[in-house]
Amino acid sequence: MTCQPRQNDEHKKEMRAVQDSMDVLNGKWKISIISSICYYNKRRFSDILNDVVGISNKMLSKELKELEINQLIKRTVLDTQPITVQYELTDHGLTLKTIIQHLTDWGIAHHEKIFGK
Amino acid sequence: MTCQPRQNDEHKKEMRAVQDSMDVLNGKWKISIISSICYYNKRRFSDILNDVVGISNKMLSKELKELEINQLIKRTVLDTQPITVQYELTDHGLTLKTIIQHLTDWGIAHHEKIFGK
DNA sequence: CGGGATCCCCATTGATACTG
DNA sequence: CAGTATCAATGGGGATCCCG
Repeated sequence: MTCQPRQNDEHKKEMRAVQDSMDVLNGKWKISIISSICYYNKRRFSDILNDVVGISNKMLSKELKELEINQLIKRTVLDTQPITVQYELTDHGLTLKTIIQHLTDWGIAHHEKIFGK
Repeated sequence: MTCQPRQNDEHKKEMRAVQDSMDVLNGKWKISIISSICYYNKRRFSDILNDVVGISNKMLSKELKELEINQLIKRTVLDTQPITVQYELTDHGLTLKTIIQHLTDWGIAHHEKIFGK
């Protein structure tokens, strides 16, 4: 183990931080799921299943679980008949809103850039 | 800070846009690769290979090709002995800088949130 | 309704070796 | 140095069924 140049340390830290974010948001569904919940404030399992086109219930279940572990969403079981489950963003999850907004804007710009308008 | 419902079409467009972004940035390596190139301005293949811990040359080659197709990076073959190849961000690629900065900051905040400081 | 369990396919990725 | 080629393994994720 040799000593790395000091200026590189900063960059390595940044790379690790970005990596941490991407690990949390990994998978092609998570951002869409968050976007869905955020848009409607509170959203039920089957509603999200409809919002996120193409996702299977197994995937949704798995992704929601991971998001909950990372404290981005809160899961609430409602005592209805039959039971429904409500998902909403935590305060921490809401801090992703800026990023999602940027990603939305960039996605539009990128699409125009690649495919023309 | 609220996510108020407007019209569903609006939301579907946003979801598609976010999805477009994530498709371009998918894989666990792309953001790190971009971050590396961005940090050093210009970067050679083997340098990136060292920056991005754990990536194989096959993966790096593939990811770089995809980034180039999406016009995020520019590839330049230098007439050295032996040849070296330089990668740099395009203007379009540079527009990702804001997002990467946000992801970096959020990653740090998230890490503190989950694991404490 | 919300989600767990199982089966199974094929795309992604790693390791290794090779080339211009 | 900057990739390509090939083989092999793994696991992501879809389809389906099931259960409280």
